[in-house]
Amino acid sequence: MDINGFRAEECRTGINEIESIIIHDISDLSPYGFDLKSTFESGQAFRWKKTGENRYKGIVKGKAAAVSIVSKGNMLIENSTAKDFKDIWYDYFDLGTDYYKILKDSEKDDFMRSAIRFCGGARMLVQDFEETLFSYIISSQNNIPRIRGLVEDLCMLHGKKISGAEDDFSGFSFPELSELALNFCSGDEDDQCKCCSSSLCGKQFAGYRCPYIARTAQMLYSRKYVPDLGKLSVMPGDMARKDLQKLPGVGQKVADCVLLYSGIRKDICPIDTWVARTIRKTYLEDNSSIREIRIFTEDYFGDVAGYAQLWLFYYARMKDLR
DNA sequence: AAACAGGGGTTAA
DNA sequence: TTAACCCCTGTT
Repeated sequence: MDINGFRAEECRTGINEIESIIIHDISDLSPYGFDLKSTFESGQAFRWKKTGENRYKGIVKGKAAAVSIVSKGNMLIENSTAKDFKDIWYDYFDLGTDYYKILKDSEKDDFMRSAIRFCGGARMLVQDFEETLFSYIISSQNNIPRIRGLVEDLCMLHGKKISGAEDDFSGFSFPELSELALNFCSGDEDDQCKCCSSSLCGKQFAGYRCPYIARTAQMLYSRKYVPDLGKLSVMPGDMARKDLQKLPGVGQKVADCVLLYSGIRKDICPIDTWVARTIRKTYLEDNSSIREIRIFTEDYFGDVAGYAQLWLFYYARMKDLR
């Protein structure tokens, strides 16, 4: 069958004959193929777990699935139907985007050519706005393993249990906004936790970020702040960033990550310590300010600044370029 | 073993 | 521009 231009084939996998789908020739999307490791371990998403050679399990939009690259560059998505591919995975994996041009536009110098040679197969995931927002509020002053743990804890505490066709595909969805707005224990108040008795709750959970999570959820849920994703995607980058920064716990860097990783725009380059260090060393001066770095990256990489950041960051981090 | 540093950051002064 | 913030982890 054909789905959005992809040759697809439904099948059954595992001893439990789970409904799955194979997408053919997924590697032809880009000269660097579709690399799962750099896609899922580059720090853009926090809920994918490696379960084998070239196989990752994750939960997206309440759907638990396993993704792997099988023979000849085909992609297998276990526990997903053709409809799931069309409704969820096609957009999530940015499959409508032509990476040939983006990669070419990003190969501006020797450094970027090296980065792309290393991880040009990483795709920019298009993630849920709220999940991205809360995940990156949690991310501040934390390393990736810890962010992953905290996001998972948040899902276990406040998400819905997914009882998949099989235990292999069960877990917890990312929490609803209402749940976070009404029942999330911020650790702010003196009284005991109202939502659960877990030791993961309140102060034991994400520390000073807890009140940020609670207050941001409440601002969104009460519609005191209503993000207009369409407008954010077309207004000048500085304005979009400033707008999201109205939410507690959302500063410049978190705002940029949300804009980029939830697919609102691709011309934004979040500047974390790794990107800052790398840009200073490669293109600017040791004492260049964050502001100077941001102006440089957005000017130098232009419309593809977000993709350039994805590849540059993962390359710098894996090669430990300091 | 107990102290210490620092983490992909935000906020308030 | 600078320090405090909550908690965890890895290091002396």
